[in-house]
Amino acid sequence: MIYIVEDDIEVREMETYALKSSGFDVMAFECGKVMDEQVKTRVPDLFILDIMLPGEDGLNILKRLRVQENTKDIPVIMLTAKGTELDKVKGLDLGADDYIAKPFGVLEFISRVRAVLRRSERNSSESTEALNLALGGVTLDDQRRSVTVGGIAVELTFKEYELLKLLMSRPGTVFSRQQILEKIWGVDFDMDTRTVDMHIKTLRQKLGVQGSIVQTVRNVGYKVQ
Amino acid sequence: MIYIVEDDIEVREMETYALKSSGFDVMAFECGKVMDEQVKTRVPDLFILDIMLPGEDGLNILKRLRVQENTKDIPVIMLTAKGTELDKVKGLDLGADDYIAKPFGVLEFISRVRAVLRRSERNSSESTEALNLALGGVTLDDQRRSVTVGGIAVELTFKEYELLKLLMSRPGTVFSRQQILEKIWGVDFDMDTRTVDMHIKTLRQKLGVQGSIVQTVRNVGYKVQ
DNA sequence: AAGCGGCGTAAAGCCTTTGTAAAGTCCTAA
DNA sequence: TTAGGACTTTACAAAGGCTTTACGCCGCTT
Repeated sequence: MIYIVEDDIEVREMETYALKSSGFDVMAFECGKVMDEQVKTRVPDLFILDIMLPGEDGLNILKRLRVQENTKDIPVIMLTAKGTELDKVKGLDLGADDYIAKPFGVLEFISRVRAVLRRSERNSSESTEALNLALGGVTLDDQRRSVTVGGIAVELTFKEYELLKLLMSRPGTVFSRQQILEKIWGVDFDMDTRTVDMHIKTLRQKLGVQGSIVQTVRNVGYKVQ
Repeated sequence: MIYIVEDDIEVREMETYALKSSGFDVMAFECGKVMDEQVKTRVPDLFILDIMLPGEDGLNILKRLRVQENTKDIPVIMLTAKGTELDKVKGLDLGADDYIAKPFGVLEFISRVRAVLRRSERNSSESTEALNLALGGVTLDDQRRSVTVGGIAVELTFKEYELLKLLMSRPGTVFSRQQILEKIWGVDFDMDTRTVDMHIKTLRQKLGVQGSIVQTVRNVGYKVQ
């Protein structure tokens, strides 16, 4: 999934069309604010930011992305109409992964996107799972084994973490207590115990205001949504 | 160390001078063949290849570098006087990491080199050399193999050092005892031992007040943060 | 409305995991 | 060979999470 921020509607649609016809999933936004909302829900594989934007410019968006924990390692391509050297330098020094000067050809555009994604993949390849989940204000980074609520880190115990990861891996899907016991506790026999309930309770507690994303489905099990 | 292949002597010296005055080690070559000899002796951190060369062109050199085992993961920047889109596409699709069209400014040149090296470093963090890590009051200089706490040198044994280096190479990431045994002890079987715990203890001790950056993640392993 | 079963929650004991001291083993240098 | 250092194992203590028990609440069924 690629996120684009570009104010000019024609350019935006051209880029979207070009990438989609090359097989990429794309979402385009008019400004950084709108994109922020989407980032909370799902983190993309690549950002493409125009530098010249009304309101917050692309360099500033880049700066923010590099600070946030869940986006700081995601590649960014900067675009600009101003072919000035200074802009390039700024963007690259802030940690952009590539820089394309407008006007550019479609072929070059696609090619650069591919190059950046290939590099990004080449490197993160060793990271076994790279599971990165976000839902509402809750994010789960499986490599760091860290969970944040509204950007603030939350300390979870082993079982709590595994539980949240399981539920968040399929938002909306209900897991029975039996399934949860099998997946996390590794017991396949029928166990009459309140252990799962207990962990759901402490998990909700630690998630604070977002505790309500963990929902009870009476007579069935639990889900997050 | 950066290797440059460029036939125009003026451009070659300009590039060399620019990079050297920014603190990089540079070696410049007139053609790919001469460089090959040097590559056998020492592999650089980055290649900068001109596309238009007498004899073998830059794209072909790139192709060869990408095939060879010892150079295939080393970043490459392509340079060209021909600003045609097709050249860019070819270079990027062959796996170049960046592309700079001549004429370019010195600032942009340096900046792109830095950007490519930073990316390369960010990811291949676990391997190679020139590892220089700092966290809190703890610094680790891998070239000197020295560690300081609050500016004061600390003597670590081999295993202690490797352990700290591994953990610091990815702050926040949790390493299981099994992973640690594999990476540092080279054992890939399941070993029931408290050796890792023991070294964690002595490491914490030697780090003194900063010992608390080495954190236990119960049921999982250890991390630094 | 009452009964029943499912769920939430608090508290306490259990039990696994981790910290640590001390003794033992291995290797290297004198 | 011996002394010293690094590394490993053992054994026990400490810590912390996990599980159970117990009880109250709530919604559904009769």
